[in-house]
Amino acid sequence: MIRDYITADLAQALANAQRSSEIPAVEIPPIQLARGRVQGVDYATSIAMQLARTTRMPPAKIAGIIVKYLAENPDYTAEAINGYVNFSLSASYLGAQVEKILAEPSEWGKTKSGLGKKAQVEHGSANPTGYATIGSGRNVVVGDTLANTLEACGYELHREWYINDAGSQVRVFGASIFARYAQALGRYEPMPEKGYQGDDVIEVASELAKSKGDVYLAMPREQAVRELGLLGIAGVMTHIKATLARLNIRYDNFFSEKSLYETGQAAAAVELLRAKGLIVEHDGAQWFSEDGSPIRSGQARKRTSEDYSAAASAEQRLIEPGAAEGLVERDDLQEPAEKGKKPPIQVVIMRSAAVIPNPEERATYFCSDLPYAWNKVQVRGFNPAVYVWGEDHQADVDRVLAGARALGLPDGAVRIIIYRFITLLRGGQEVRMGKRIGNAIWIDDVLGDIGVDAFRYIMLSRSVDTKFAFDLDLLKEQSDTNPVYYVQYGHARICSIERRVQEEAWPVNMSAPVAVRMTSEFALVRKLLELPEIVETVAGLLQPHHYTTYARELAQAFSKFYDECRIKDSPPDVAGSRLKLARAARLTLAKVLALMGMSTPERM
RNA sequence: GUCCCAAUAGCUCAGUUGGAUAGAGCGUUUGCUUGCGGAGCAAAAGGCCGGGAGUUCGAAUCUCUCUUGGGACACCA
Repeated sequence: MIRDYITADLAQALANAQRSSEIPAVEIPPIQLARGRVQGVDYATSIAMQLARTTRMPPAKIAGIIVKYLAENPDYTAEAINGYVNFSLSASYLGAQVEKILAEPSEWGKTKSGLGKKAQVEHGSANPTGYATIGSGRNVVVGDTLANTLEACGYELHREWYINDAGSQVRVFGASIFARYAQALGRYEPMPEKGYQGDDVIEVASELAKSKGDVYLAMPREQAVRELGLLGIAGVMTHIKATLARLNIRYDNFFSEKSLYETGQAAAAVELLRAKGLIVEHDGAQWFSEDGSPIRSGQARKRTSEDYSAAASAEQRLIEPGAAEGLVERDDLQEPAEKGKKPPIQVVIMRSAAVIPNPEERATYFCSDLPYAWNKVQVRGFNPAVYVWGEDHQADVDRVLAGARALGLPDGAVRIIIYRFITLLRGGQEVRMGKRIGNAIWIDDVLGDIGVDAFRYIMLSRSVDTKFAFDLDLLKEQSDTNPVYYVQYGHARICSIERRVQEEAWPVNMSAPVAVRMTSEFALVRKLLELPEIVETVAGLLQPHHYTTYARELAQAFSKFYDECRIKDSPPDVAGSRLKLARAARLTLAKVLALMGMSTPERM
């Protein structure tokens, strides 16, 4: 990498300057070479400013000395400005890089940071109790893009969806399916309390009624609910997979939560922790306690959201005089943690029989999270195992990380990213979605109005840390004005040029070297060469929105080049150089679109 | 109460290891076409980077604090 060897040259120059006493023999901090922020500058270092204090010399003078001691190099020029040492890559170096892209197009954009390592991205992973909602759209698009990214970094990559098919919600779902199934066959069955009211459940149940007939009405009800529940999950997953396929998302595996219990992995993980003394009993329930300390009182108590908010406002106190006192009491219950010290993580893994009679439903989600993390990292060797979670799981992050530590998994092997939920707007009003109450909006509902590429672009275009509004009334408009088309347009334009070169036999000398001359050519090449750095940035931060910014900037750099540097009617050598540059731009546009999971149209 | 996230141009948002004149899209105003695809290019206007303090040669970025908005904190799923 050019960056590494410029850094090495810098260190050498500094050492030489110190040897000849032009710079005092002070300790040199690690040299950081940043991307240039000024036009025409590829890299810059502020080392001279950092040395100003210890050397008692003005930064500009130090920078000047450094430049003097840098050996001549055909690949770059160095210049001291404002105390910075700026490096500009030479036209010959930039041209050679373009040739390199064209020589091995399939390698372009790949990096080596993950070579020889296995990684997993687990995303999607919603309860299999309904079709894929818009909300999960952000999850799968972000997850899929991160998976593409780690793959580009050289990881052997595995894409997984975790099916929460254990626990009591599955029974409620089964009962809902059963009721709808019976209704479809003309027999009235009431929906269970807190049942799933959505049309999707009706649809899946009717299909089952059609394909299976009335056999489940004849068998004992418990059995029918259980079996129909499993069939219902399968039906929902089939539908979800079809939606994912529309979004160009594929998985290597759908992992069953239930299987963790059937294979004994759940019990094994708990036993491992028990042997370490981290499983503690409290009020008949089993808890994981990070440091084995007894369970703090107050936690086991059922609380409502009002209990947490100290702001029992003045009005509220007037209406409910008891509220204020209640708060005081509850605050007492919560044992104060030592100041400046986080309390140890303590979380229920197995509910008490007194509270949940059914033994199959006593394990909590967290109880599955432990063996699942173990399975990913220790059994299957994924490092990192990336989890993509919605913000409703933010409290689980510390727990799972604590569990991973307790299980002895290597630091950093479990990486969890939390994305903020999107807000849905209809008629300017926020739409609250819920699968249970049956007003969810499915991804399939909007893909007709908004193309897959535009949908993915919207889901990717903002940092996962920010929530954003998805206006259901403006879908068409959001699609039409979507920046993805600008990016794709650049790609299609280049394809068009290449077609015409062929078909109309323009005089183009493709063996002429890439000669970078014009401002827009320099800018375009520099932008192209950023691709591997962007890939590494996305992989490191697990923030895929950087692609959308980069893709637009790249397309813009191409447009300016297109405007300034004509290929048609240029001398054959110039035309050849420019056509090669355009082709490298096409490959780079295609690569970044592919990373984002979008199509690369040759005509629009 | 504790924790997480956000606050940057009229609107929607970028701003990776602290660095040079804080950027883009949309919107507004104005130019560019007998040019390889005008879904384009060029330009203008528009900013106490929520407030305050601190660290630093240097802060939108780091620390503390306050304000505002969203979310999480169950033997729910």
